[in-house]
Amino acid sequence: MATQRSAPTLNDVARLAGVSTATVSRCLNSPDRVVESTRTRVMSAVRDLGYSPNFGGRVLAAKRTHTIGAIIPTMENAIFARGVQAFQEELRAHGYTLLVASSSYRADIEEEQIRSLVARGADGLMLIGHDRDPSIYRFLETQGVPTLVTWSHAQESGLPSVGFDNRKSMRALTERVLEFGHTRLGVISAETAGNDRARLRLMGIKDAAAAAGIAAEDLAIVETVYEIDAGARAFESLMAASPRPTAVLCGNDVLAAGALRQARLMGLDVPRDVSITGFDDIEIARIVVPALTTVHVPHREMGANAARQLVDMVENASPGTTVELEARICLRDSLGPPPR
Amino acid sequence: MATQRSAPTLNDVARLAGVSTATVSRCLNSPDRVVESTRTRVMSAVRDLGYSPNFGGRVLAAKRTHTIGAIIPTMENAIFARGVQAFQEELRAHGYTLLVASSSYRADIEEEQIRSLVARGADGLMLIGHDRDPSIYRFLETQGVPTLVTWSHAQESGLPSVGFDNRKSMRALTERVLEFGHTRLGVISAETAGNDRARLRLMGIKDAAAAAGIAAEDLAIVETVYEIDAGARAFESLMAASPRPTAVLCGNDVLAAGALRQARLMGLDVPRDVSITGFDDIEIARIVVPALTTVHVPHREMGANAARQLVDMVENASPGTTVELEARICLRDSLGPPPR
DNA sequence: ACCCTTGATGTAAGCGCTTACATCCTCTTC
DNA sequence: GAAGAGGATGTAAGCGCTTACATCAAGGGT
Repeated sequence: MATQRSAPTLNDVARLAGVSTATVSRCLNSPDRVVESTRTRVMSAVRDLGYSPNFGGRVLAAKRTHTIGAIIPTMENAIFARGVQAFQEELRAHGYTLLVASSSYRADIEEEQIRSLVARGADGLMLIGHDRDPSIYRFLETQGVPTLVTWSHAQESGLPSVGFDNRKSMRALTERVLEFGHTRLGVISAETAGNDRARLRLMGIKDAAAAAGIAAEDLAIVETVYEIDAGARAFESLMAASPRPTAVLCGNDVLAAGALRQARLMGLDVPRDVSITGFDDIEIARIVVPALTTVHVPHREMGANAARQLVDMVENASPGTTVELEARICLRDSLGPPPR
Repeated sequence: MATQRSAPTLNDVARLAGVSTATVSRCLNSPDRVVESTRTRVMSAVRDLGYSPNFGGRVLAAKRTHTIGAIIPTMENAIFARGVQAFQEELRAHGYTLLVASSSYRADIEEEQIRSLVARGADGLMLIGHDRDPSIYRFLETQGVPTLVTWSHAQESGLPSVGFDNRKSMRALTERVLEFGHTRLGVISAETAGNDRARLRLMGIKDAAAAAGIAAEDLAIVETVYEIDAGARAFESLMAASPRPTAVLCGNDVLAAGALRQARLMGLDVPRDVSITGFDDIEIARIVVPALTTVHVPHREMGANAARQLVDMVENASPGTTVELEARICLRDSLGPPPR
């Protein structure tokens, strides 16, 4: 056990500066309530000691942490990255720190993370999507932690949200695909259990298919995890059917990238032999060849807006408002007419 | 100001269960020191109240947060994602929670984040690279916060690190490029100020170039930010020279992806007209066309190893050991012989 | 000159929790 | 059946900080 000189406390600073702890505290929190001469003395004591306030003590006394927690399903790919980055930047501008945790798309881990973040004194929470056990919402309510949902839009939900309409957007994209004349569709969806975005997107596809009179057997659906290789495998299995789908709609860009890679591997030309679409419009969508037709999600706007919302909820005990942002279709080279 | 029923405390639970606060605390922290009948009574009180311990109080009293902080330069692209994910998973297995903050590659923000994480009671810290103001290291020392560096390997540094030799790896890659017969090289480097990884990689290139007798004017270097578009612009400017470089070495895969895209836009075939290489081997490297020759960084191994190290440092006051991992060259299609 | 205002600083009471120590009870054991 | 051991629980002292309130000094107005 190493002797670990324990960190200096408010008291140490006060002693060194020859003032009371209250004065030191004031110097740190509302400098203008302390006369200049004292302040400089205190501040130099702070520097000399390398003092940094103890979070526990501070939180305990002040009941505010100036910390916002966010739990995202994954950090492994860029789906949430841009939005979270914008979220953090905006929070920072308001004097808040963001703590990010990731749940690996698992409800149990997410719950654990929520409890952890709350226990850690997060002043507010940002969550992705609406799907979770009601007991969690009760818990958040009991704890009085303002919570905001993003990446999904739902008027009816108990929690305010800043998001877009996954179902409508996917339906719109599907309609564009159908306009090209496709009649046999393949779908690579993320796992829909506990993932409202995936479920809603899938519903959007079905909406459009139904409206266009596509028969059930002409709509092949594969559910898989959100990974490139999984997208590739799913694409392969879809293309094993006979007759093949002429267009494959993917639940997001990552899956689409996998599908695209697999298509090339199978010697299929996109979009001549088969069309492929994505969702999210992350960087990857413009890097793959051919560039991906996808749905553009306003990541940065969503993140920044969510941050402002949440800060307002925290500081003014506002209930928060639900905001719907527009996700627009992005036509690129991976979508074309079906082969004849 | 809404009336916010404040969260239940240990005291409330104790009262409801008809025991002392000490017993409740014991139920939560070392259940076996409490007899079963009491425990069930307490636990049901906990549930009824929706009690969750106050972090501040707990930390203040116990001096341990079971929290590790990590500060990464960016979340926007996948460079650090896989490593951080592995880091988090391993920490979780040891009962620790990871808090991630990102610094946008800015030293001042990083410092702020370090202070914030420390103030927040992080039991340990994971930082990327060695480059930072000595005052920060002094601060960490004063605070007694075990800190580990990753993504970079340096024996001499004060802090233990789990990483790989950026310079050696980049030199090795450059040598492979030179073996193909290239004599005019372009380099797209990240900004080297405050970024030892970028600087070391650049040195590796220069090492190899010098050893091969490449003249200074045959080594064109552009420094830019780590973004796809920046990579594209840098590539364009490199190719404006006459004579053109026949191979462009990029500081990482993101820049290389931008370069690749720009090459296609300019009607250049890779690798026939120009070779392009990256660094990091993130997912994108296998998705772009042609697949990128790059340096494979053992992201997951690095993350997991770092987590184990850090937990050991925290729990056993161990000084930590510096571990060098192997980063190996990954030859793919984007590298070929120079055009004749 | 005196009283009052005003602003700077000090005093001390918690915030919610953990934990060393004290206390109490229930079995053993002889 | 009394003494003692040992386990369950209670008591209370902080942990480091903020903040309401008390105190004090210095001007300003009369």
